[in-house]
Order: sequence, then structure tokens, then C-alpha cells
Amino acid sequence: MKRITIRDVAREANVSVTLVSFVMNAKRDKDGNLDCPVNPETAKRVLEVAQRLGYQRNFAAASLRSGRSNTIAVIPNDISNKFFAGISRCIEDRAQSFGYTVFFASSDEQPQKLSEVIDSFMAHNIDGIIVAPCTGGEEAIEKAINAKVPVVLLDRDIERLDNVGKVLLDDIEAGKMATEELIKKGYKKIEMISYTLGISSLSLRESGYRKAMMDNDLYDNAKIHYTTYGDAEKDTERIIKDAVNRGVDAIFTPTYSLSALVLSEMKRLGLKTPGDLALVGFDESDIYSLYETTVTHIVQPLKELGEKSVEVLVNMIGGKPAEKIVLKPAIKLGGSTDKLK
Amino acid sequence: MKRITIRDVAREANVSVTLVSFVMNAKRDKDGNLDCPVNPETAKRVLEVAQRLGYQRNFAAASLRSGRSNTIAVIPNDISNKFFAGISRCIEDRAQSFGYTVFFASSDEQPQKLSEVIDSFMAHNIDGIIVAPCTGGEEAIEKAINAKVPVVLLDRDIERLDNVGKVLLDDIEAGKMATEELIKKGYKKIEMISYTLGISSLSLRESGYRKAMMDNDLYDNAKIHYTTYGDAEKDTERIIKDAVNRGVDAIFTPTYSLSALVLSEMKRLGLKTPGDLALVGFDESDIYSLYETTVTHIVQPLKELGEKSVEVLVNMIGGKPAEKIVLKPAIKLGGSTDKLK
DNA sequence: TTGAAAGCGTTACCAG
DNA sequence: CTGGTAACGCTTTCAA
Repeated sequence: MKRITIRDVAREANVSVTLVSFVMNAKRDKDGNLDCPVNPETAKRVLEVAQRLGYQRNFAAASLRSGRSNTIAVIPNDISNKFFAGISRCIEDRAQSFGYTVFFASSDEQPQKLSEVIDSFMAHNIDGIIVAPCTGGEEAIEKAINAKVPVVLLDRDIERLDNVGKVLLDDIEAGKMATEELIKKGYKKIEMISYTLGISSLSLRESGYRKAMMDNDLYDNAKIHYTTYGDAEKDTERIIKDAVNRGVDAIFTPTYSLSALVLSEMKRLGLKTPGDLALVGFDESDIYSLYETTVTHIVQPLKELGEKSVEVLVNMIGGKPAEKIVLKPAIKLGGSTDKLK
Repeated sequence: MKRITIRDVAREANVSVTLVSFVMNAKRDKDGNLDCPVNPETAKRVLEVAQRLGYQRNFAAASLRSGRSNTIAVIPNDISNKFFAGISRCIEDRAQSFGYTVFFASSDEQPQKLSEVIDSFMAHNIDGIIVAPCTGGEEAIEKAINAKVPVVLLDRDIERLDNVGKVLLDDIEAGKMATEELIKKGYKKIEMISYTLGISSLSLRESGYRKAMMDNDLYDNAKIHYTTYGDAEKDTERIIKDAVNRGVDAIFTPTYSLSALVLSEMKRLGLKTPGDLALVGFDESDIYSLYETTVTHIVQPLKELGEKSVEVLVNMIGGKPAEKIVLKPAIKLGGSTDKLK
């Protein structure tokens, strides 16, 4: 069973391969007409023959010749990560609506792996990259930029980089929102647990927290505890115990994983929220509604983040300038921030 | 900035393009030596020149010429789904260790979309497909098989299909395990909630449940409630209320999403587990350990499922026969199945 | 509106 | 071990 090529179609339809190529690449305009310099009747015949023969375009050949591939790469730090699992779906759908296929690969927060993955994608002639950069990933990303591959930074900014699209959450606002909600409810000794990842999203959420504390004359109470992926579990245990001993009111965690760890630790210690410790978590999860007390949390507009990142990238591929888009977070209230009595 | 080709390397190293091609494709054997019919010193020189010039292989060209692409496709029903988010990561890692790049795309449980996605992948010359088939997806999958593209069925079996690899959970055993755990703890009126998806994994878990009930002379109590994705929330509400009224002891849910819905409903109704209703859930989630009472659940060997599916596929690409692998589930005990008093 | 012909960068084949 | 050369299927001038 030989592969049907553009030539077979051309022969069968009594036209040149050029025409077949034109027809196969033509986009339909609003009226459903083929938008190409081909006689409509000829085009129709070509389409019919292609259909009848079961012609399937060979992207490898097209890509080799044209240097394009109708393919974009998405590089989160970890596909199985909660935040990205949701967003990747939105990216996929939006990309498909533009006629692009999406490849995924994780960077594992390792610059080395990010670099390899980008190399591999570039060797596959991908047309653009959406990436959530890990610390130290600038170099790999600059390699892509220098090779004229459009890049969109998603979720995490690298300020130094300029010729790239950016689709970010207003992380300062997110940090403020979380903190101010607690303050509004009467909490004063509010602390935060964060990762030492050195990525913009976390440090800006921290800034938002600090700003809110400062604006409300609570800066003396402000304290941020730091941990790493590897040590998060045991650090959280220590931090929570210590916080309760010191009479801390409330905790703000700027990622889902930290929120889950805090809840888990509190459950283990038999601590109640908001009685023993009020809580604001991050990102969406069934957990927030299923926990003994429902948990207030910051919600990112996943769908918009995903779709915008594709739109910005597609525009860049089309030669338009890189945009920077900052989206607003929302807060979903639960019992964990009920008014302090 | 022109792209460096195999020709540039050949010229610079004073050898033919053939040799460069050999060297670039050579795998290293266990001793780190290049496994190809090229003089080691020549090979070394070629490697150095390639490195120096910054040569990057053009996969499109290689794919066009060879018909292969070193790329495999993975098609879950939904990337953002909990079970697949975890497994996709294992697939990616294992595939990379074989030198394959992975593309993901969701089928959305729609045969039509599955078919489109498979077409698109085939046009990209992918070397093999790992798919969790949706109901009605046989046709699309057979198209791939007929085009001699190796296919591995993951998680869901289609018995009728023969020339495909299969990597499955022992779903009957999973259903039995869950049910027998409840029986062992003294529960007798055990019911199940399941989806009408018509996929093998669910119906086999149901069989396991039925078998366990039968083996323990509880078949008269056996009852399976059915719902659909769309109606699951309101159906669960009704089913749980009704079950409690009828004095049902325990519920077994064969997917994570159903488990979460049941927990959520019980929380809303103020029902306690195991007091009001004992529970066995499915798949792993933070929820099971964070819920007021920890929840007993069936655990699938994600890592093995992912890795085996890649191994079976790679073997098939290498011309070896299709294998069928069935992996054993485990059960993780929580408070939700404590002994009935 | 149509067609001929020149590649894109690689691998496969055949000779040496 | 090494090298020359013809494809692979498509897009892209250029010319008619």
C-alpha cells in the first residue's frame, strides 16, 4: 500500500503538482470559498480526486522544503503538575483552531534539560515555543530567540529578555489579594511559605504579600519561610509547629503543592482552620472544597492564560511584534478565612 | 545565519556526507564506542567538526527520506485528567531513554476527534501510537494498524483488536480487591457507582465487584448505579441520599472523579465515613489523605504502565510481535474502611 | 490561471 | 571502511 502523493493526485486530476499544492494549502475564506489563485472548478476537481485517493499530506516533506512545520512546542516544568495539566489542554485546543499541532515536553526545572528539549524541538523545525522558564534557563531560551524562533514566556517572566511574548498572571496582585483578604477578616500575624526557586511568579507573589502587610502597618509581623521541593515536607512540619507556638494567625501559600502540604500537616497535628491557623491557598483543587473546612484560594484564569499564550505566539509567527499580557487573578472564598473572633 | 548541514560538516572534515550520516546516527555501545562501520579516528574527527560548527540534525529531512521520525504519539482521552497527567510523564521519560520524542493530543472521548488526531499524527510520520481508546474508536485505530503503524492500547482494551500491543491493569482484580476489603471488614450491603462509558476498564472493575459479591454470597445486595460525565454530579447526590436511606453499608467508586464526587456529596450532606457509609476510591490523590477520614483506595502502578507501554511499542517498531501485559493493582488502606462495629 | 523545474537535507544503495 | 548519487514529497520561483 503505497503512499498517495501530490503527484498521484495531479496525474489523476490532469493538472500540475503546483495546482494541487495550491489547493491543498488554501484556507477557506468566510464564504467557504478556497482562497487561492486557482480556477474554482479545477480546485473542486482536485479536492475530489484527493479525497477519492485518500491523499494525506506529508508534513515532513513540506517542512523540509518550507522550513515551517505548523507545530508549536510547549515546555512546562512538569507536565504532570496540576497547574500545567489544566493549561496544556487549553493551549492544545486553541492551537488546533489555528491549525497548529502541539508537542509537549518537561524541563524538570533543569536548565540542562530545557536546553536539550529546545534543541530537539528546533531540530524538528517547530514554528514557535511556549515555555515556563526554569531558573537558569535564559541561555537556552536565547538560543531559540537567536535562531529566530518566536518564544512566549508563560507564567514566569524573565525581565531581561526582550524580544519574547509574555503571558503572565498579575502575581503582585495575587499576593496582595490573598493577604488583604486575611487582614480584612481581622488577622494580623500573617506569614508566608514559599520556594527558593528564583522564578518571577513566586517572588512577585511575595512582593504582593509584603506590600499588603506594609500598607496595613503590619510589616513587623511579615515573615516569609523558604523551602525547596525536596525538603518541603519536613520543612512545612517544622514551620507550622513553630508558627502556632509563636501565635501566628494565618498562612498564605503561593502554590498548590505548598497549600496541600500545609493542610496535610495541620491535619496530622490536629490543628483546625481557621481556629488554629487561617489559610489562603493557591490554584484550584478538589481539596479546597473537600477539606474539613473549605479553603480560600487564589484562582488563576487558566483558560485565558493558555489561549492568550497561543494567540501571542501565532501573531509572532505571523511577523507581528511580541506582546506582553498580564491577567488578573481571582479569589475564591472558603471557611478557612472566616472572621477572626 | 545559515543552517549547518551534513554537507558543511563533510566538507570541513574532508569526508563524504555518507560517513557523517553514519556517525551522526551511530549509537554508543556499552563501552561508549561508536557502533558503526567507520574508522574510530575518522568518526572522532567528524564528531568534533560537527560540534564546532554547531551542527543540528534536520529531522524533517531525515523523516522524509527514511519514512521514520523517532517520534511517538500518545493519545489519552484528556491530558488534564489526573490518571494520564501522571502516566504521561513516565511515558515521556522512558521514550526519551529510547531516543524518541513524544507528542500528546487528547481524544476527548470522541471517536471523530480521535480519528482526526490519528490522521494528523500519521501525516507527521510518527513511528507508533500509544492510545487509551474511547468507545467507538476502533475504526480510527484500525486505520493506523492498516497503515502498518504500531499501536499500543493503554489502560483500555478492545478485545476485537489483535495486532496491537496492550498494557492494562488487572481491572477484575482491582474490583475484587476493593470489594473484598469491604467484605473482610464486615460490610455486606456494598454498592458501586460507575460510568456508562462502555470502556473495558470500567466494565471489568464492575465484573470484579460482582464476582466478589457472588463469591461471598452477597450477590442479592449487589447493585451498580450508572451515570455519565455530564450528569455525574447530580446523579451522585441522588444515589448517595437514596443509598443511605436504604441502609447501604459501603460504596466502591472505580475512578478518581467518582470518588471525589462521592466525598464531596457526603461532606455536603454531613455524612461520615465509615460510620454512615464506608468507601473505597480509585487512583491516587492528595484528597484521600486530607479528607476528614482518610480514604482506602485502589492504586494503579502508573510508572510501570507508562514505561511498559513505551517498551512494548518500541519493540513493535523494531519488528517484534505485539505483547499483552496486565499489571496488578494495589490497595492502600485508610480509615474509610475501618471495621464495621 | 496554470505548469516546469529547482531544490530543501537526509538516508539508501551501490561501488570501490 | 569510504564515497558518489539518486531519491523522499513538497513548496517556490519563474515563465507562459
